[in-house]
Amino acid sequence: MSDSAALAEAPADLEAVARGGKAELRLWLRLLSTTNIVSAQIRRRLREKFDVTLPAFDLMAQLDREPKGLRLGELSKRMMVTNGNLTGLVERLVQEGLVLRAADPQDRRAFIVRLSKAGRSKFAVYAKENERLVLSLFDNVGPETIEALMGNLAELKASASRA
Amino acid sequence: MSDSAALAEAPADLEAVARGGKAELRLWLRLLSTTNIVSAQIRRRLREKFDVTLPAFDLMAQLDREPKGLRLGELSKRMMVTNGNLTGLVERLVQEGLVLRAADPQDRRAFIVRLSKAGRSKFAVYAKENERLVLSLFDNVGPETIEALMGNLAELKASASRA
DNA sequence: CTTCGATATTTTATATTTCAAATAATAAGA
DNA sequence: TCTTATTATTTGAAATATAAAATATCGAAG
Repeated sequence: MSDSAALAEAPADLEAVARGGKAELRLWLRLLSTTNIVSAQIRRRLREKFDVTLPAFDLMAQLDREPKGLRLGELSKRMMVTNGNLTGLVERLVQEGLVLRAADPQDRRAFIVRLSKAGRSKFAVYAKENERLVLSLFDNVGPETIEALMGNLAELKASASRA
Repeated sequence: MSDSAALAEAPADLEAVARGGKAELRLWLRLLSTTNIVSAQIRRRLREKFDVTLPAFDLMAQLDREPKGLRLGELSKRMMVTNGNLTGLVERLVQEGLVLRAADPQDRRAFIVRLSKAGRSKFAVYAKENERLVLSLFDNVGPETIEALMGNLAELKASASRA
């Protein structure tokens, strides 16, 4: 049996850890397991269909919204990954011709990365599939629930960001 | 500047990607960014205070609830990581004396891992700090919001698990 | 009892990740 | 100008991750 098959069947029992714990702990574990389930499926699908990894997709999504490109530091902030992380990822995408990397004329320390033409058109395909998948994963969730989650997660996010 | 400092200051702008997109997409990005913010802080705190990584903490949390131990396959399902992933992690924890690994008498293919005495008492300390941190991160969130999130996330999780 | 498919884990290859330290360039002040 | 602190990125080491292939054992069908 392949590992991916095992993962697909995972019962997502993660949150069971704190069955008797405080409400906040249980909420955190539910949040985590929910996110894990969704992201695992998205990752798997993008890889199967397009042989694209999730970090690569995420990077391209950021650049897609910034036609003029982003500095690496700004990119790492938006992706919420550490800076050193991007070096290799960008390198690989440059090799594949999906991303362009150029020195910042304003600041010789900095580099600006942006999507190439090929990168932009490939991303459009990836994004379409990603949207399809998210819609199908959230299919059984009503609009009121989505609305409520948007608001409540905003509150939670704000609280966690303050701390 | 260290990378961790940069990460701590990240504006969590991840979800801005789909500003004009469908509600489901925006929800997914908000869910992801919220989870990222919380887990980054927990990881950082556990590392700073106890020099423990998040996967190690997670593994110990699973074993803490199962005094008789778990087979590796069951453990990988609960942690939602691939099977091969655990080999090295368990090995390291065994080296540190926090986890015991023994052959399953019922099935010579299988191994059972459980917390050692030292592992159990260390985990108790970690868990306490983890709880403190989660409570502080969720401090500005009211009980009604938490209650609503529990229910709505359950719905979302169920939907994503079905697919 | 033997074969054969299923299961449990490890191994291998590659990618990603954090953290810390190094490198390089900017900026600001004495 | 000459530090000195800050900022932008890279590098390097160790850990974690997936996926696929390999190994070993189990269990059931003949």
